[in-house]
Amino acid sequence: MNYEPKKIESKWQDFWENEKIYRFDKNSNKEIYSIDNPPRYASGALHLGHATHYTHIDFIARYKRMRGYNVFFPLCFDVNGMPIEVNVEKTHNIRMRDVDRQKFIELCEEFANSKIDTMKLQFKILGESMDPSIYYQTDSPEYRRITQLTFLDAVEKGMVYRGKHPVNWCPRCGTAIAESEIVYVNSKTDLYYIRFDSDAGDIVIATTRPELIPACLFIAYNPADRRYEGYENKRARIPIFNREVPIIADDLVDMDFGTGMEMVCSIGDRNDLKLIKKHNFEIITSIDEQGRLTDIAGEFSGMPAHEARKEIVKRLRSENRIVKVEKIDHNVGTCWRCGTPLEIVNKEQWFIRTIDFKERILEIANEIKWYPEFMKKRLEEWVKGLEWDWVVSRQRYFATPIPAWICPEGHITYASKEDLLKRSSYIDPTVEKPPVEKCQVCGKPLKGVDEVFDTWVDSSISPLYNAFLYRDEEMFRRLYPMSLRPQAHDIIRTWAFYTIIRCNIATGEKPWNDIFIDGHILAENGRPMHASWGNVVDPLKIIEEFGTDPFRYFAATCTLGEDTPFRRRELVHGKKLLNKLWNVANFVEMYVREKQDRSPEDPMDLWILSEFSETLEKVTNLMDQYRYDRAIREIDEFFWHVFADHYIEMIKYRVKDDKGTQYALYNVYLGIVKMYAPFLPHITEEIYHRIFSRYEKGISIHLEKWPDSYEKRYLEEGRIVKDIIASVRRYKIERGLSSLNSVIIITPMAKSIQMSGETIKGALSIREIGIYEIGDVKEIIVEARPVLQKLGPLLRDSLNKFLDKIRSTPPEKLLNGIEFNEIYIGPENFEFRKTYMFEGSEVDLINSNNFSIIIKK
RNA sequence: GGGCCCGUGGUCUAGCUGGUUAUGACAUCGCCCUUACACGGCGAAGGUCACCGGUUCGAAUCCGGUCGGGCCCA
Repeated sequence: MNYEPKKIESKWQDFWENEKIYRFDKNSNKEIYSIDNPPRYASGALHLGHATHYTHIDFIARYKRMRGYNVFFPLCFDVNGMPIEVNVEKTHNIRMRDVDRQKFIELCEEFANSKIDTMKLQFKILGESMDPSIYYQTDSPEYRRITQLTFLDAVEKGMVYRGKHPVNWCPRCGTAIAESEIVYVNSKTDLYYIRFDSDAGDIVIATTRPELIPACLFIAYNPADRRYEGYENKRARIPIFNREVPIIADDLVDMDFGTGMEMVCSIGDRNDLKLIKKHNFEIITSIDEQGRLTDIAGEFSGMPAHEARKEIVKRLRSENRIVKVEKIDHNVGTCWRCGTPLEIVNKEQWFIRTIDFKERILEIANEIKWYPEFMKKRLEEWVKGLEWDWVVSRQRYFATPIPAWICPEGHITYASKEDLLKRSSYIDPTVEKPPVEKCQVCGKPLKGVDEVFDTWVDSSISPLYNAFLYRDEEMFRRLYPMSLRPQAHDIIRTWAFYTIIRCNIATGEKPWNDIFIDGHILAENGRPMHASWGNVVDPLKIIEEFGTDPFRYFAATCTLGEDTPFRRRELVHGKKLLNKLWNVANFVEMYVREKQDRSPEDPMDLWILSEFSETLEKVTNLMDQYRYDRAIREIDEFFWHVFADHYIEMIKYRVKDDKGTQYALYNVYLGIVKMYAPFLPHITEEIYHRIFSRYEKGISIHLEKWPDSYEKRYLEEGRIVKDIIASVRRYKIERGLSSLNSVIIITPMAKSIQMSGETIKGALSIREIGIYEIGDVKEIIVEARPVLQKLGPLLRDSLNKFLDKIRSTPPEKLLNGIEFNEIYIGPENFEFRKTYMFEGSEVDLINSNNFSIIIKK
């Protein structure tokens, strides 16, 4: 009988929803386990990475619930920022800046909200146990209010300031563009070799941006570059503009590019910016917001950059300054909205101080437990390398407004924290009045700031929001710091980092006890998934084909922190596992007609309870370390290859009448189903209701307690009996025998497994069995295996010679030890393998480390 | 360029606080429809653990380098 996931999964998904199974209980005294769940971005499209990552988090949520925690696992969505704006522009065929600000914001909200129902349904289909009673979305008035309040905390602590900072700027859209929002386009461009005069003679620099010559701050080369020895601290003159600039040596300069001499402008690219900050130059604004050259360009000022380039090149040619021009491949950053090449423009921006707090951030990082540990390093290296403060302002519409007003002199008036505390909604200074009538510094009129926060300013307060900061002080004390932040490794430098900063400002404490960092899910060919590569896997199609539990099985095989290619075969294997689970349920159902409280007496029943306990302890331990991949492997191994393949086979002959065996069968199988429940919530719920719920009196397996372990008795002995049965079964199968007449087992453990003789007989259909310690058999030493762990330290570099020597020594001679190089090597340095011959007559013999089996023919 | 990670039979993968013949899955081949399961059971074949060097009596495992792949870089 085959198990069909699709037939039952939606039934249980509806059941969980209707019965409100997954709820955080605000009034409970149980210990809280809180998850700072990543709010799903409200773009609508679910990709395989989302599906897998949320499933990983769900494993932990379900596991912790069963461990008795009051689990806080909110259903939540991230609804801010550019992708939604872009979608709205596309959908409505409009441009953000051509539409009324408030109207545009409404369209964005509409768009996002239209996606959220779909995304809730997707979570349901994935079987995620997120809690809708603690639902939030990051664009809600309440959430944005907390964003602003915590920003005002930073203001109070003097951590906010305004200053100039270069931003990637789209001259056409008139907006700053985040790094992640840049589309790089490969193209050919001209590389100009331009001759400069200098104190050290002529130098030739190579640049793709000759129009930036008027903004040249200095010339730089790599100190390792032999060609330019003696150039350091000399001065060069800029052609046309005739300004003198210094020549500086710095190892940031790429020796292999152009002539190895670089013109550092304000601002050509990111590397220029680093050099400028490092050598303390003032940034000159050379290109304005419309993409035109500024006054510093003299007669070229006011020209759009590309036009100015032509003119300046023309002039340089006429002055005989162009040495050569070559075509090179070039990555041009373009606006992903309109495709216009971006400029780097110096703009007034809002900052939160971070550079001054590096030490504290590293301290907090150390107070948090990282899974896997090495991921902490990424944050540390990032923090150490920070060179400027966090730029928190964006020139857009759909995000949380910066709660401030500004006068023509640039004096800032912030929103009143007291007022904001009394409200339930955020402040929009573009439509609301400031708390004072005019600027308190200069008396001039105030204008609402129309810039908004970078989305990370919203995202970075999720632990504060979840813990009810400024909403419920008592809940905050109970919920903060949160137990776990789960996230992927691509946003360690953003989400994890900024959250640590914001939470430190607001609370002075770490945001979470644990952080787990997930890897990426790659396409089946091991490459990242990209629509343009045609290797994108749609998780909903996978689920349609295989079912949710098989998909979750795949998710469970991913190691935390490692990138994992999608593996269809894990779904196939998952489905087989479900089938096995299902068929064992059929078997158990046949023999379990009541809950037995009679403890078992048969050694093999004690053995399976012990094996179960061993597995349970390992699994519990692994789950506590977020190693769900190894946990499920342990469960698989025990369930399939110990419980099903061996235990069930060996009890078949007697389970019908043995109450103790029924007890073990019932409890171990229930324990297995429970251990699988976090991973495979649907089939385990189905089995629970089919077999166990009437005895256990529970509503859902997901509200059941994680199993307890049993006293470990007969573990080693049971393993030997299991191995004996497996060996003889193999023997029978290989020879096609259905029963055996007489089997004699010789083992040093004879006394302790004596009681299992009936089990061995019954499981193997043997008529007569004898179990002896030595008995009437002749002992022959067939092998003496050197124990290298012991011999290595004893013999050191003469070990190999010794091994050569004993290879030709009869093994029984080693029983009393041996002399080698004047050292006595005792028998404890060997493992002796023995075999037995029975009464001189010909018998089949199965040998193992712990036993020999004589099978009379 | 910097930081971090990965590279194991045909494919994917476990092991990586060093210890004799390296785990499992899928695929291949053989046997078996043994009263839960042929989406099952038993067995076989298949690997110089990317490459080079070092430490060590001994390295897939530790160290250095090379090559290849990935992610992140405000």
